[in-house]
Amino acid sequence: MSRVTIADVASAAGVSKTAVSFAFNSPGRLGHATLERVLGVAHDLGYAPHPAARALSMRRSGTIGVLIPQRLSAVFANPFMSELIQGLGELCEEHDLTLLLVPPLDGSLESAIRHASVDGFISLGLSPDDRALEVLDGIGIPTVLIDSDESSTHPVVNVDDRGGAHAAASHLLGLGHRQLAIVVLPPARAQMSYTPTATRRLAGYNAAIEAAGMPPPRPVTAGISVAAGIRAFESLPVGKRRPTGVLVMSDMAAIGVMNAARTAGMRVPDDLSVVGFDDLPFSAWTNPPLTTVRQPIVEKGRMAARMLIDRMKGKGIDSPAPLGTTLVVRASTSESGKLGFAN
Amino acid sequence: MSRVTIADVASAAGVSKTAVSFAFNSPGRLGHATLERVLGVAHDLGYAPHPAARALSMRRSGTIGVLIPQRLSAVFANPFMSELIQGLGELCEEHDLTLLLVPPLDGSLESAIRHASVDGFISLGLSPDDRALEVLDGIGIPTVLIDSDESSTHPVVNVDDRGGAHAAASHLLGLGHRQLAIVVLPPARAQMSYTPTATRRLAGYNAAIEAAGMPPPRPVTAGISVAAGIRAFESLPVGKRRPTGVLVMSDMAAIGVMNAARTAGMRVPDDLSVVGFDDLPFSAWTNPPLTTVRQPIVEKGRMAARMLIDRMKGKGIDSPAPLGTTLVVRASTSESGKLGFAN
DNA sequence: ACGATCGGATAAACCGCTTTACTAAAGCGG
DNA sequence: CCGCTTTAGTAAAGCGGTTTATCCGATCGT
Repeated sequence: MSRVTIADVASAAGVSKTAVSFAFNSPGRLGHATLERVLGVAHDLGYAPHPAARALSMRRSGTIGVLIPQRLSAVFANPFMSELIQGLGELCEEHDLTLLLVPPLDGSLESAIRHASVDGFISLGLSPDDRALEVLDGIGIPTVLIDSDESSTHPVVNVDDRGGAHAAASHLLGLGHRQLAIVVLPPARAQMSYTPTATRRLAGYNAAIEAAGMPPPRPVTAGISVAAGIRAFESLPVGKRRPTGVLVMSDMAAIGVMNAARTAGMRVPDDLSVVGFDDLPFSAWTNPPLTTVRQPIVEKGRMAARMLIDRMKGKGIDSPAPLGTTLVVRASTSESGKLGFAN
Repeated sequence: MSRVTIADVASAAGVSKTAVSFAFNSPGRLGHATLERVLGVAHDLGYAPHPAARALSMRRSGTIGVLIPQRLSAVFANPFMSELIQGLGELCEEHDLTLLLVPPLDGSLESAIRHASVDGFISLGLSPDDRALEVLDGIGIPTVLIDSDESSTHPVVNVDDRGGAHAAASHLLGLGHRQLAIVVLPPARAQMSYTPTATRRLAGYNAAIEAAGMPPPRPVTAGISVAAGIRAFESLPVGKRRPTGVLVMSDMAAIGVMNAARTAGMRVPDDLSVVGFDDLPFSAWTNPPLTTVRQPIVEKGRMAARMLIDRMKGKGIDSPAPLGTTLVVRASTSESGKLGFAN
């Protein structure tokens, strides 16, 4: 009934446990005949080395963990996560690693970290001075940060959020928009300030707006979902201060904004221009197709995995330069309407 | 430098390893004073039990594996996967479990299974007689099948694929379409036949078509991506046999079909009606909004996780009834055009 | 005052595998 | 035919926890 162990194979084949282990891990150290026999017996018995035992004695589990700051159901509602995993996945498959998703356990990310049997961690959106990272360092697990701030203790993989946001705002300003709104990402965990990513994007938006001689608007916060975008639209200023253009920090929310606007009787882009951030795969297929800032998410995942794997091999901690972002102009933005509030 | 172990804590606190272990796992068995002291020392030293060691001796890892038949990058390109993980995630968080993604290792799913340290598996789209499942049973890991065929050895979670497909086809037929095309899902792994899911959906389409007194069309195969949908459109019959309606087994491919059609100068739905399958979250926001068969993917994940957790607790293997599917009519389908190719 | 009971703590076995010596036999040059 | 290196295989010591069985001294009932 119980699982077949290395000892079972050993005695069935009339050899020592060592021989069986060698048969799998260093076949060269066994005579041809014995090798065949051991392998045969092992196969017949359906033997598979116990992964935990293996991990314990080899001090490596063949798994890397993805540290997820929120609930799985929230994070995977955002296609961003899918893209990222595609990137991580490529490298994992290349190096025969599996991917463990580690959300807060029982509310605590720290405790989740402690329970995870992994060779390294990829952390998403955590500030470099987050408590969770201290725990990680305490245990001594190599870690790479994605969407964080510069750190001297961990490699960080980022994109040029600020530049992208700046381009987005400049785009709207160039189209003559003077009344802008900003929809900002919520803090990753309750009672925290903006995520590093949100902070940088906000800075980019504001820099462009101020350079155009206008006061930066007070941002509205919205989660990363269509529904959140709808709510965000509803809390936008109305009347005199109604914006003609909205800068949204995620494509998901941008779709919500577009939809809510239409429901409210506005046309996109004629009455309201919307620009998102991410360029998710389906943003090209929305109605209208979304103007947005493209960030190379898959590449971000690849890069982070590559850095982590290097780090697990003992390499240093030099962060790569931020990956480029580019504005993708589609059909959700147009010149500020002459009929708009402006006149 | 090296990780701090239970022995370190024990000697630092002047107690036995047993006491330290008890402090964490059965606090009641320790005197109040010692408990406090041990916990204090453990915290100061930054001690965390080694997960692999723990898994080995407790015979449980606190992880469930998701068996992924293809490459991660391929599977996560489909939002279906995100939805499913949301469902699985809910239950995992409820039970303090983490989720391990297990794609084929080095090309072999079997070998990936052997290396994964998990308490149970959720298998996606694998036929009940797949070799991989034999390995699983050999090792004796509880497993739940999603999108498979009825099995007497494993619980299976399915939706009413056939019914949904039937409804989709009936919808088009009811709109007067007489020239239909079918875009079918590719086999999960090379050199295999259709997945159980594809087979059932095909049966549903065909049943409706035959009931209407028409010969079932020869299906075109397309992967689950917009690009694949575009290719599928291009291999549709032209001229006299050009379809006025297309039944697509995935929303992703359906979007590709719609787009390719428009590129080819056809209007959707006026010249071509398209109905998808899945009702992914963004299918409501495409241009035009997609008519599709809704399947409760998140619920599917929840259900599967629930069954697996039950099974890990030793419960039986009764599969639940297939979850319901419903046709969601949006704007990608309309009456068969009088102006279409037909005349 | 004495055996029974009990709370508090521990020694040692065990989980299943890897790996480092170490040994016995076989091959080899001289 | 003898010492010396290979070759083939093994015993045993980890890896870092959990858990069972046991021990010891203090309290309790009578």
